[in-house]
Amino acid sequence: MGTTQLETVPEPKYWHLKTVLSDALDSEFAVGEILPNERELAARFGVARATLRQALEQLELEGRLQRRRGVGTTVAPPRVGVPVDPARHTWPGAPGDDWQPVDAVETDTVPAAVTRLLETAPGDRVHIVRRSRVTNGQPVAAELLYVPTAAVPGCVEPASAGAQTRARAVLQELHKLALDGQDRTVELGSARAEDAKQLDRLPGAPVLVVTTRYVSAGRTTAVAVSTYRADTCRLTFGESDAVAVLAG
Amino acid sequence: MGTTQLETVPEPKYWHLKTVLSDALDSEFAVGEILPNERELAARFGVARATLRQALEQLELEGRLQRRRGVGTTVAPPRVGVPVDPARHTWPGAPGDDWQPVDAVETDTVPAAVTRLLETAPGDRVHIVRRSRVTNGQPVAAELLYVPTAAVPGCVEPASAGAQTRARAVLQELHKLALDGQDRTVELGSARAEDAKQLDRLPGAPVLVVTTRYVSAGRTTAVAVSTYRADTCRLTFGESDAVAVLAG
DNA sequence: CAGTGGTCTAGACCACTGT
DNA sequence: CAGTGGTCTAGACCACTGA
Repeated sequence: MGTTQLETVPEPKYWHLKTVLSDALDSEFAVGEILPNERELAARFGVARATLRQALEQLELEGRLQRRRGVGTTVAPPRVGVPVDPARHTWPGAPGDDWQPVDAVETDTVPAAVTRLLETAPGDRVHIVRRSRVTNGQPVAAELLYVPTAAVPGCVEPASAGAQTRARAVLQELHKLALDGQDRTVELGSARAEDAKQLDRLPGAPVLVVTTRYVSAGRTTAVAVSTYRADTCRLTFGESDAVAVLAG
Repeated sequence: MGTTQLETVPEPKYWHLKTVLSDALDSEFAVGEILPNERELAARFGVARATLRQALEQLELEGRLQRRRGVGTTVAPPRVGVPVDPARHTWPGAPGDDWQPVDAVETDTVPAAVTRLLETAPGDRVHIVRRSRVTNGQPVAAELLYVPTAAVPGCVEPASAGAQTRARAVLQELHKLALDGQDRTVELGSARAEDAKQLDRLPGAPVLVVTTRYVSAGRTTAVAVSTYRADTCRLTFGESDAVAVLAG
């Protein structure tokens, strides 16, 4: 019948908008530059602010934009390559890693997913070490490291000691054990309120959740749940460090 | 002065809603079960539909829900663990990997990011092999594998051959080379229209983008850009395969 | 065809930032 | 304080699915 239907699929406005904005970012804006505010952009493109925001959200998700309440929308720098898989397999807190211990608490309530990985009973006491990872002065990740108290019996730092001191004590006890190996999973999540604050983001911000299992003496001895800012980070794995140079 | 200001931070409605729904999913719903439709849920919680949708979007991002237009919202099964780092370092298409070659084309226009990794000149001809990864009958990833024509001079499959045949031919030529190593990056992205169709998602859906660099004879010989559904996949890395069993 | 989720509008108010 | 992005509303219409 030869129906001349060129556009069977009407492209959503926000999708088209995203493309237009993305091209504009490439050609007309420099990193760090401030975009016009949302109300003006929406007016300029002849759409409702909600629609404009849908496009901006996608661009932020892809790491092209950075939005801060009360400030404005800026063009984001290229994502930072963050090495996740050190060539040498070492315990967390070994010299050379760029994590900062923050504090440590001992508790008997841990997420079910962690209990499963640690193969502990639901009521067992566990140390939780909080750590923070900073690259180029920017916080890129927050971490909760779970270590069953039974695995580090030598760790008897009193609660009166400084928070950071207790954290270091747990790590030092860990280092006395032989590390057999480790494995990891990566998945998408949304930042818990606590992590969000540490990462300087709003709650619910998209994050890459890296779960690392440390195996010692044929047993899972520690589990680290690391929460990376998905907008600013590109996780790098593998033997070669040459890959870290591809920023540009 | 003792101002009794318990809630300095008014929790956004959608955030609270998400928590409530999340708990309900744990206790009152089985995997695969259909939730009430959005209009009814919004009415039941006394919020606008847009607000309710904001909560559902987050839950879908976290892999708790699955929404399909024209059908409804269902409770999603736990994420599938997808092994990304085979113990043996092998070329793509080696026996044992669960990727299906789809087709192959030869072109001289590739994304700038890929050109940079391959260290090719902007006009150099490159094979693009499209592959698809299926797990449990579900498409979980789409891939574009870039191989400079110069790297596989023996590959002279005519365009008249079947699409899949040409794809296999490129892979077979690759296998003749010695593989020195590989490295990867993982970052968050949004599905291009083409990938979205292959993954049975809408354009813009969140995806985990895995970029693999294959090194041969001290040179980057191939680059694979694999796009995994972020809602249903948990990427697994590392030596132990025991981690794949943690689904529950 | 009826019912679902997806897109879009035009407003309002709030929380936060910097000056 | 003015200006920004974040939240929320109450509607409307569209695209898709399955009976």
